[in-house]
Amino acid sequence: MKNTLPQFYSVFSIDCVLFGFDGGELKILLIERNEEPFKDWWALPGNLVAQDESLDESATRILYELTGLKGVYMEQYYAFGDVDRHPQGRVVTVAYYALLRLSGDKTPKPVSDFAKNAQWINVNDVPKLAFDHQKIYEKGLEKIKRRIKHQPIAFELLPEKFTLTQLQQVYELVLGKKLDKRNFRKKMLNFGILKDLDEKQKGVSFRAATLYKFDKRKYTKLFGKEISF
Amino acid sequence: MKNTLPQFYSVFSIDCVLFGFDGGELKILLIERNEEPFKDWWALPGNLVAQDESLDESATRILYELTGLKGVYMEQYYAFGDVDRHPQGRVVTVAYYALLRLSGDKTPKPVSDFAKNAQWINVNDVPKLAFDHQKIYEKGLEKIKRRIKHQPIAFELLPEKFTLTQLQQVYELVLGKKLDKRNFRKKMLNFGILKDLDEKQKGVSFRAATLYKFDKRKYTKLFGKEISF
DNA sequence: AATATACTGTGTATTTTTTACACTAAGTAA
DNA sequence: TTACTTAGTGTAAAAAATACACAGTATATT
Repeated sequence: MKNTLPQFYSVFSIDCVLFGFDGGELKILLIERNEEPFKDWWALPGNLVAQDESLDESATRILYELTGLKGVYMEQYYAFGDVDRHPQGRVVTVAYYALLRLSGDKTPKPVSDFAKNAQWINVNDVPKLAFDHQKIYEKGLEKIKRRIKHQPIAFELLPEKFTLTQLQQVYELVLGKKLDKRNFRKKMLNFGILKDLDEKQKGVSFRAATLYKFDKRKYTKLFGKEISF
Repeated sequence: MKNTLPQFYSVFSIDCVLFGFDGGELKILLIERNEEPFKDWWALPGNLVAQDESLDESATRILYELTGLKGVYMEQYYAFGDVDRHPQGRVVTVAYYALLRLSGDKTPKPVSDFAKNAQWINVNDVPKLAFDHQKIYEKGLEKIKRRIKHQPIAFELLPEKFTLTQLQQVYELVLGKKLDKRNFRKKMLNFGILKDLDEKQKGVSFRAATLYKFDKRKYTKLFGKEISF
């Protein structure tokens, strides 16, 4: 019964838009390709899906190979399948976005063969990208813009302990607009999903802010699902 | 340069969740398979993607072959790629939902080879499905539940001219809950995206209701994008 | 012609949510 | 001690969401 399906030359790949927040900036991880096609171009990190791994597994592996990180929040968001999107054959790619805290040193040293360079680049400075990666990136950004309003994904971009100002920064950067400080705090605290840690920031010039933690338990309890941040 | 990618046995397919509304019920189109694997099981309509067509083109074609309809509203929503989801090999499937008015006679006579039967089945009576189609269907339903709140997809399920009661029915069926008549009408009319046609329903027992039309022009003008229906 | 039937269409008061807006408090650095 | 920088806080007005019930009207029936 195995292998009775028609066959033609086709493969699938995964491409990742890796968002990272590091105290002030929203960035994505780009690699500089070292191989044809699109040698020397910037591109989204990605790779082919292996025969024995699911899409999710593949995405997790690719991210690990690139950053050395596990347990990163990832979400599939769209499949791109234009016939000529890859010059070497038919490649349907499934796009994932990942959200990641760039606390301090954790800036990943990428280790991929076909990349000669990898950098965290501000979302406002993204250069021209290889293949249809421009489109893939834009759709990814769009997705998290929507999703951040209804699901608690902002916390994935922050360290475990964070200040309200940092949380607000994440929202402002993702949504691309300024928010009112008092209204933002009122709303966030009213949800009751932030745990006040009775603890202050350390090692900071000027007045230290209170640290909070996302209370996942309360979140899943209180709301089955639907919120509007 | 062509064909220098690694190759293993893999194909992609499209599966569609075709939603239809016919004056009172929300249904999906299911086919009864006439071939192994899963012979005699109910399944979502779907097929393999051809070598020279994009995912969107393929979805459009498959829908056309099945229903004879063109210009149907379709939207890709997720790729399913578990290793063993298909017993005959590695098949990654890209899922689309489609929304469709089932006005009167237009009930499609499906013409697929491997289907011995096709039926519109109420979303509440969906039987056990072949492959991982249960999961695909559920995710599709979830998607339109979310999307109907922010985008004007309800109108795709209705005839061009519809009554407010019909519109409300669509919302109630998709969301799976009753809505308040007065509040619903107030809200919908306030958006200003419904054109009062100064025309009444015909061929209906009892009092005829006013007919409305979705004003696409006003919709795209007034809101760049974000609404909450 | 009268009546029963079944659906259409409408308003208001209350509560909740959202918005707009500016200064004092606290801690650090010099 | 002072200058600097960020943290932290409240209120009033506007807008949106909710809860709620009955009279109007076209049709079908007798």
